[in-house]
Amino acid sequence: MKKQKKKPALKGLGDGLKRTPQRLAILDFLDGNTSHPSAEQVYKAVSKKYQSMSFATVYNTLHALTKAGSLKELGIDPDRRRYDPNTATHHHFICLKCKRIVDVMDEIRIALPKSAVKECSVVDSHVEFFGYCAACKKKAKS
Amino acid sequence: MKKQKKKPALKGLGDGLKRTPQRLAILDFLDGNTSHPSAEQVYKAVSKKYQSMSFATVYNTLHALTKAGSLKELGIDPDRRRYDPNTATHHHFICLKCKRIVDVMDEIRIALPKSAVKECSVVDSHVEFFGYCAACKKKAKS
DNA sequence: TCATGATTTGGAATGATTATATGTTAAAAA
DNA sequence: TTTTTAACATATAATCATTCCAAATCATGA
Repeated sequence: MKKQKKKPALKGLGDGLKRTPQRLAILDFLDGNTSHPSAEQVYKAVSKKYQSMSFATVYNTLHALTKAGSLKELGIDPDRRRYDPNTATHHHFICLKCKRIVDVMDEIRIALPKSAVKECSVVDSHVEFFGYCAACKKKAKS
Repeated sequence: MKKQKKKPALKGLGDGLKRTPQRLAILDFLDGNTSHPSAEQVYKAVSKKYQSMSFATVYNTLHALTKAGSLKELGIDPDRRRYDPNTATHHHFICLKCKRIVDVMDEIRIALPKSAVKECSVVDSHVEFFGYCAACKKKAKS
């Protein structure tokens, strides 16, 4: 029998998406991945197994999975989109120096403000913490 | 006498930045502006007064002001950077349809989680609310 | 007023992402 | 299994935001 990795399950390809080897490879790389990779990082990692992998396929798949609700696009890093297979509401810490993104799974009770948002329907919320990670704090002894 | 607009003051150009007409025009457009404009929107608006205005100058100035602490770059919209002259900690509502960004000035008490962030120093935090604004909700009667 | 370094400018360069055209293939039907 | 075909993968071109660059201009202090 196959050894099962302990990963927080990824929903997989939803709807009527075909299970192509490329998609399965991307899915496998993403499943349980907490590094919030960019499209390029996905491409690099998956290319090792599928040397024919195209950048376009990465984007296509990333979009398909996002639309299917199996993936979340993060806008945290203004330089490039990052992807998170953890679609449950959670939050992030971003190191201002190394740009590392760390999950903050703690449940944060946000008192929905009534102000400007009163006419709007809030679907989701996301807290970003900015600061310096342990590694970068250490190096900053200047 | 000149009519004074009630704008939350913008810090202005800090440090040793030269006060050029371009910068002053950008500063004037930004001062009290709550629309979270992109570089292009700044360019378009300010170009009307200074037809010689260059896109590079907009970016230069935006960066200079950001470094000087008179401006905040928002990463909310993955498609383009938005700028906010309100540098006080506050939060935002983003309409998933029209991409409008609305200030949420309510003070939100965030219980700093101890978890993953325990080794890190948190400098700032920012709450993003996602949903549909009043206008887009109305149109969505399909 | 002058000198000088900062700034502006237009255009080229870069990098991420999207679009397109063409060959392939997974999956359903026969 | 073979056929059929819409969905998919791929390479490449195109686009868009942003950055870079070199030359011309300007703000400010001496």
